[in-house]
Amino acid sequence: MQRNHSAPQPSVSVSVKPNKPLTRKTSLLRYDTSTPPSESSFTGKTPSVLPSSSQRPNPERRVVSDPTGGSLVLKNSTGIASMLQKNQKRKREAIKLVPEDQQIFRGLDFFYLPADDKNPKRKMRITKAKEYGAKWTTELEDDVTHIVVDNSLTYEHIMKYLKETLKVQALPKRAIFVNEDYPIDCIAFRRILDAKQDKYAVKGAVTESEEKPASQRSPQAAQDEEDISRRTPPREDSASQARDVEGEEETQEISQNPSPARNFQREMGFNDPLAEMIEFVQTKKHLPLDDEENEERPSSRDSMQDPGDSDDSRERSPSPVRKPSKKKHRGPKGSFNQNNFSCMTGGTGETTSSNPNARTIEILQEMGDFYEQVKDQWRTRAYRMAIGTLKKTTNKIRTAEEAQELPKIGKRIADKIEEIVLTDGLRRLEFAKQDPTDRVLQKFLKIYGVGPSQGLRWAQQGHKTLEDLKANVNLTANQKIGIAHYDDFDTRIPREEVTALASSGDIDFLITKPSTTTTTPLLTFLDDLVRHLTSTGFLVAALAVPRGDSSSKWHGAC
DNA sequence: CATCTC
DNA sequence: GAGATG
Repeated sequence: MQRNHSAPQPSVSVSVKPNKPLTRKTSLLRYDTSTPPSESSFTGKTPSVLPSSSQRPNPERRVVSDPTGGSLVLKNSTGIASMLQKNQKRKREAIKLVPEDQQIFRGLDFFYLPADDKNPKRKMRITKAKEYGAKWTTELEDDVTHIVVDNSLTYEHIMKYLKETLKVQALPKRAIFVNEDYPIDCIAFRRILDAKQDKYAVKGAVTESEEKPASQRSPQAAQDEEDISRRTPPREDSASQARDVEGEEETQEISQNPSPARNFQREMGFNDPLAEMIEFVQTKKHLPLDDEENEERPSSRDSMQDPGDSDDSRERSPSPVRKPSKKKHRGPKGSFNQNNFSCMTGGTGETTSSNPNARTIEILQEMGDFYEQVKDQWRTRAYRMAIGTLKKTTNKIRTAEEAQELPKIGKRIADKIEEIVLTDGLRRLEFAKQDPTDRVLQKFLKIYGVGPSQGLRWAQQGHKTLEDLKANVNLTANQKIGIAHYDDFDTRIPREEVTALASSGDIDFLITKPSTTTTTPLLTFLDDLVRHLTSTGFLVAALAVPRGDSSSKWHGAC
């Protein structure tokens, strides 16, 4: 019972990586409405597109919007409120829905801000979203899943408007703020993306550290925040950036991911620590639980700079200069870190698991492996080289443009990199995995005695099943046995002894005997043993008996 | 941009 | 697939 090609080497496959008992917090997003909203007024500037309640404290007073109204009406602040109050009586136009399997937004409820479709551009976006199955809601009801905010609006304006004009006291439970790019990107990739990515954050959301000092937070919340933020590159923000430049210490004052909902909650005057903590964790739950504590936390401007953010007044540090290494705060887990072992990293010595592009590399690697399997040496090489430069890159590559600047990375792979960052996957790879030829190849490769070369040849010849092979192909003796015992070999043998490592595809015996200087007696013993086991019916197939009838190695199956 | 080498 | 080439 030997299956060389599938037998893992325990010494290399063993993972000493201790699973960090990081428990994923609940994903429930709660807004505590038990605390009355604070009466504190806003001092921020009022956007032209949103009504200022200080100027118009009474929405009801406003005239009904003219259905044919143009931009003037909108700018005069009748747009949102009136649409909300009038519940949009206009007839819904027939939407040409995309094929059902492409309706990625089905079940989702989009609330747009401003909440009308008078802006042609927004109307187009709304229409598109509806084509992909979204429901467009003009009231901030509980079904709303996404609040899609025009990029021209800033967070401050939105909050002010929601609170003072609409008297909103709590957001829909499931709702999350996204900017107008989010639905577009989702459609582009035909899948729901992570709405909490920074590039979809509503502009102007303030950072956590600016909201209130850590000392005012509940200890638990602060603790959790600190813990999580260690592996959470903070989003860049003008204020926090300025502080970053002068103040070296960043451990306690990490600018946090903007959390519109959180800010909303705060600005509404809710300060319940538990809800706060839950909400905060909610903003982080999309982050991988992979233990990356050895990762040198990139400086904010390093990794989180958003090129798409065309914010006018704030300028960003152009050069991602890494701060000189400083002492890192270690969690309660202590200083042990498996990444400190050189054996945990590849042989090139050029990279570590702390590489911010690790996930990207991982997927590109799969692509490379795929092309290697289908014997596309040039693409294989191209991916290898691209991975090579990516491994040398210390800052996280997020966009295609960014990636294509790098050597050995052209447009094609650059686009793939962006897709990986955005979707945490690659459609091309998924397709490749489903590719009939590849699936057949995978099947054939599991046959004992069949390697990549033969397997690919058969697959390309159009053979699909093992039956095809038995009927149409000249099989070696081993291959016949391999097919005959296909399921046996394919079934892994779980053994408690090795459970911690993996499962084993085979079991190896090393037979020896004290006081032997020659292999001769052992060989005869092995021969006898095999002969006996075979006659007993325990061993059913001999697969490799290299040297005559008495060999030091014997491969077979039981 | 098609083609070719790597 | 990247990169050079005409």
